[in-house]
Amino acid sequence: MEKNLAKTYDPKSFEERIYARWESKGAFKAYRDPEKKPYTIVMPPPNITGQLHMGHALDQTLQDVLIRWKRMQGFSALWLPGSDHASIATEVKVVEKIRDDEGKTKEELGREEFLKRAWEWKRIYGGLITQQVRKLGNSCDWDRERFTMDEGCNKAVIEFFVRLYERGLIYRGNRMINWCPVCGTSLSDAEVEHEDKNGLYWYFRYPATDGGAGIVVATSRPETMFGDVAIAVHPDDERYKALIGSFVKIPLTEREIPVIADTYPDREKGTGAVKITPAHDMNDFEVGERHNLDKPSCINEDATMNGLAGKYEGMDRFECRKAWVRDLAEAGYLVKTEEKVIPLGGCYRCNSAVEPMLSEQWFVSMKELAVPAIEAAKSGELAHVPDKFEKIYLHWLENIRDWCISRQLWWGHRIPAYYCEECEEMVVSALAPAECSKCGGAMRQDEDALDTWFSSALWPFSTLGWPEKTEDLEYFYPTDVLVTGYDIIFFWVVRMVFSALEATGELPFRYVFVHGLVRDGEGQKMSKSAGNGIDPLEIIDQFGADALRFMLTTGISPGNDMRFKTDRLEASRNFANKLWNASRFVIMNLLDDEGNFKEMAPESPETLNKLRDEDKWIISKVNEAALYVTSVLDKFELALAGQKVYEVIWNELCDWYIELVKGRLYGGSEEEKAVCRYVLVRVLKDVLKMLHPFMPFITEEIWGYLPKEGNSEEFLMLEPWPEHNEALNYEDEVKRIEMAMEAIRNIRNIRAEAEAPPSRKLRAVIYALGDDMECIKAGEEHIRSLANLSDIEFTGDKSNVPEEVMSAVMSRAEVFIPQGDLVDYRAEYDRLSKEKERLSGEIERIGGKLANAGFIGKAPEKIVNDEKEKLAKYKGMLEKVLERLDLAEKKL
RNA sequence: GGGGGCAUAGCUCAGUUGGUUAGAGCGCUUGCUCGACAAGCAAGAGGUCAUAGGUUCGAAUCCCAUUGUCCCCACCA
Repeated sequence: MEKNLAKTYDPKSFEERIYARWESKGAFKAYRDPEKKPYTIVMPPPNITGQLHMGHALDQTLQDVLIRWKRMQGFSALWLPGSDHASIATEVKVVEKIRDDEGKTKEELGREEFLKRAWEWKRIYGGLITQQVRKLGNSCDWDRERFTMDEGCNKAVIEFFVRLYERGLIYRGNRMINWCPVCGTSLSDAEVEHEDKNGLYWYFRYPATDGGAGIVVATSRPETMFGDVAIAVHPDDERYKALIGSFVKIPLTEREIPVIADTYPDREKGTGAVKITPAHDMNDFEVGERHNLDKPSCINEDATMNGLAGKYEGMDRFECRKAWVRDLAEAGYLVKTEEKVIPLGGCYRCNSAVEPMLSEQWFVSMKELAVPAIEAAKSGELAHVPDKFEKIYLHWLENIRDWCISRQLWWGHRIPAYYCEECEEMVVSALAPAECSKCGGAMRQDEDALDTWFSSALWPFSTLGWPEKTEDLEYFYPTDVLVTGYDIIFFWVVRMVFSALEATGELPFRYVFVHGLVRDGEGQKMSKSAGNGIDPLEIIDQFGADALRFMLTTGISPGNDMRFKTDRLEASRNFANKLWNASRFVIMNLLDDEGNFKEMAPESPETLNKLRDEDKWIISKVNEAALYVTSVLDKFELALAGQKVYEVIWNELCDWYIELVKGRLYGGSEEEKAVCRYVLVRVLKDVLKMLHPFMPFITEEIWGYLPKEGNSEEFLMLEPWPEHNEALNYEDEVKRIEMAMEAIRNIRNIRAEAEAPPSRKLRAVIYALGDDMECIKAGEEHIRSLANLSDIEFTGDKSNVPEEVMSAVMSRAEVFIPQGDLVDYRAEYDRLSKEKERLSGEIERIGGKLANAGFIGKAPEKIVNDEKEKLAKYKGMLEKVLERLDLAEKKL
């Protein structure tokens, strides 16, 4: 193996190798270590039908940053991965496959054979996504990988169902549900997506049975008229008062229905009279209940019309609508039509129009379960980050309705209810009863499966062994944080919370860390149908997983959507490249010709004594960063943390420290070099650790090339997180280096302005007094080399400054470049004028503040003193600027 | 119908309990093959923080209103 890094940063050359090593050496494994505190995250399980998309990449990277950070902090960090069986999506795929391969329907195949095919499908394709997950660098404990339909999860689901049933919180009933005719199953309310669409109101006359004019009613769904059982009007509506109690006929049929009074109709809407179809409309159902009306259905489960529709029987609902409207219009019952925006419900899986239907289904009674879940958020025991999402969570729970959990599907957890073939007996039980306890008849299990989200809701504890009291459950549960997108708070977060409180008596997690959506470059939602999705695997191939991860976790604030922009990806890749090269520089200076490490000063008080200002400066900066990064990570401010590490590495380590240290490294004594090596390695190691959660691959790869101390772990990912140390804040040294930096910047500025080529060595005169002189003089060597000067003359006497000079005013000194041929008084004058403007403005602003009695009286003392100091500083600078300006003006 | 978010440089976005000369990346201008790096180095230009009020000694930050924009929820007369 080469002893130093390759010349160019090429993530493809090491990312897969490093992941394989981590995994094979068990670096991701979490142990129940009694000496450590647990830190647990369960991964939101991706669907086995899914392809890895940017949403996963974002969601999982956030989790991996947290897990890697906590692991380094010394927690026993468990990130539990898995996948979801995705009832509807998988069943649809398997049905299609059987149709294509064998030309059969699932019914022809039968339940048992179908499930065999489904498991086979899962075996072949279900692992794809977990392979893709590895490419992101995720440090999850694959030995604990779970599947929502594995044996343990199934046991948990059945157990939970039975418990809820026994508590009276699960019931079976004939109620209004959302029906997707294409998927052929019921849906929960959360699975229906509402969308406003352009549609029509048709106004039809329902003639009175006594030959009167009858009543005109508006509807957007004429095909449901066959299921009408009444016309409702508001009891106070003067227009219809007289008609209440009379009968009208459904046009073109012989069915007579009453006109009833109910407060439900809105007098402003339509004609103020509403047709009541209890089997196909939620509100109508309730009206029907209040008035004890029949609830006839006129639409079948496959969305065709049934016998009630007479000659339209067998027609599709939308075809029927067309024919029926045409016939009514021809017969003169159509009064008018009106264009209208109509909110339509669509299936969240297949997007087809959902039909509200009356159906026999299983429900979870929500009111009681919601109470503790609401309480947990209100008391602060459950915290949303950012907290604005708590409102969404609460609003949903406070308006919750019963949850329809049965699905007319085979792929899923089969409902543990058994019906006697002989009598009416029904039993809910974890174990299949051998026979009916009442009549001894044979028992038949309910045909339906449970909503996928019913099993997802148990994920934080079913995966740890519940309902058994396993050691894992004992140690790792409750989990610490749940990371997810705001789009599935309703589907998942809410349900996990009330399920966990009910099943385990504890919250499933302390924090809900919510992130936004990854949108495309134009801000559009990425979707398969729009074809604007960006494949994370392609991005990784092109830029490396580290660049993708860094891009996804920085430059955004929690909970907000982000646009996927290639330029930010490139910037992240460039940053990785920068770190790569800086590391190459460090390693290059550590190695001798044979590729062995040269002597390095040891970690000792003697070494500490040999540190120069710049060494202490960079150590202070890194130390300061450790404090900041840790504190913002504690607040889930990942972007701020990543940004800070970026700045330390690029703007402080690379831009300054490496440049400042080159003199000693190339021309210093062996002892000095050994000290430099010590500082470089120490600082590099610390920044690698801090960057590691964000960019695990490159940091681990570089780590492998660095010299290890005796007790070091094999992997960077298992090293301890850098601790802030108050003793490492070297204030005086920092001041001296920063003053040198200010001088260097000013001289470079003059150089650029005077158009002196960078290669030309200049002379400089620096004027300062007292402590300021001491301070700036300490940086002489740095100023000379980084500003490319031939020599510097320090003076405390302005009369020593030559007349033909370019000048710059610093806060505590002045620098002069006395090369006559470079002097451009016009430029000098313009720049100084600008500087004068700026300083005068500041002085005026601060002066105003300090003249304000309110400010002096009420602002904190520190703020007032800071302002006073600033004022003095600016005044001193302005004085010098005016002096130079005066000179420049005379020369013009 | 109800609720929420957002509005800061040409673009994409940070700005953590109110107090710095309001920042970054990209883009733009100018100059650089000096022994880590052109995926780079150096120096710059560019913002009345949507608008109008209010609170405060002090507002990009807190409150109210307006405008624009995006989203969520809601039983399709």
